Amino acid sequence: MAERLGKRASATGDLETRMSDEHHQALKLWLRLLACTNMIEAEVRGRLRAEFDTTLPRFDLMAQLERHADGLKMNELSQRLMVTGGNVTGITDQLESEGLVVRESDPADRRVFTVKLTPAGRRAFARMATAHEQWVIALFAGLYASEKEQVYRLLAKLKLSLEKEKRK
Amino acid sequence: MAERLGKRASATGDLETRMSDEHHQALKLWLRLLACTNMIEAEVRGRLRAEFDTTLPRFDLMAQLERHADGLKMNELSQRLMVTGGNVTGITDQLESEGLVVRESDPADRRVFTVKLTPAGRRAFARMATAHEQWVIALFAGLYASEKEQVYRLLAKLKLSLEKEKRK
DNA sequence: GGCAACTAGTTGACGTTTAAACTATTCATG
DNA sequence: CATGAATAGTTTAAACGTCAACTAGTTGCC
Repeated sequence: MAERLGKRASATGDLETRMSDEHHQALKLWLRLLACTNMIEAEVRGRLRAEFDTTLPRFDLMAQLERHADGLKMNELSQRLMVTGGNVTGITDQLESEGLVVRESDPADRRVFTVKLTPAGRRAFARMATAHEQWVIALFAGLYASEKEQVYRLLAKLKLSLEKEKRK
Repeated sequence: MAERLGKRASATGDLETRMSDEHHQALKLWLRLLACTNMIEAEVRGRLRAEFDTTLPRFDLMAQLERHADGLKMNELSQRLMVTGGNVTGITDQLESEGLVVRESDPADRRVFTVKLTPAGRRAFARMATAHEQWVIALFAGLYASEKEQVYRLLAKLKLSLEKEKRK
């Protein structure tokens, strides 16, 4: 809101023109961001299905657990995956029934479950993760390392400002 | 996972080290891209529901039609929105039943429908679009215009390379 | 201790999205 | 001009995801 002066006031643009320019700019950026994300996501989703007969949400859940060997509470999974608790329950049910994760009950607080990868889950994830990493590398291979670094840095700033905005 | 070296590969790193660094870099970038997109999408989705009692896919479909006054085929909508054909069928059904769009059959090819906004649809979209633009501007206000421009440019390159990759 | 407020997780109803099968039509090539 | 391949669109089943109601357990506070 009140996006007044951008960087380049540019001697020539009058106020209205520059404003609608800036507006257009944010919109265009948003659409492009969305397009890139969707294309990559579709690609990853398709390959996960084709090569490992699994889905992105299941992969994401297991990825979180891999990163936290001591397990995560349903609660924490829900936050990290940015989905609702009910959704986590469902995906965890599936993975548990396939023996890839376990719910461990916490003696100190009987409401919570800590979800962990089983050895089989860890093995299954390891196989997928290496392939997944290669896909992502390939998908971003069109950018130089310095460019990836740049986008990464700028998106960090964007993410921070989004988080700050939401906390308000 | 072999996530070995963290930040500084530097000129001195040997090949494997640098490679795993690059890997890490692409993965991190992908996760951040996804996080930003999801945050913005959630925000826009929530406001569309709260203020206009509609959904993002419906808005997106109408936005495409607004941009193409002579209508779009189901096919084209599906590609532009990057969703499956079946999905477009469903969304179009809804909008049509609410009188916001129409399917016009093509005399030259009886398989084809051309979808267009109705006048009511155009009016409804116009109201939403102005609000939507303001939201997006606000959400990206944490970046300077020059930064938005930079991300935009880099994502253009990424998108091109993704498209080229897919065509192979 | 007992009761209200809160927290963790599950459930069920519902809508969305995907992938794959299906229908109808058109195209291409012998 | 006939038939096999391709294309446009719809339908269907299953996975995903949200939301709100619910159960069970914990905490605070008088």
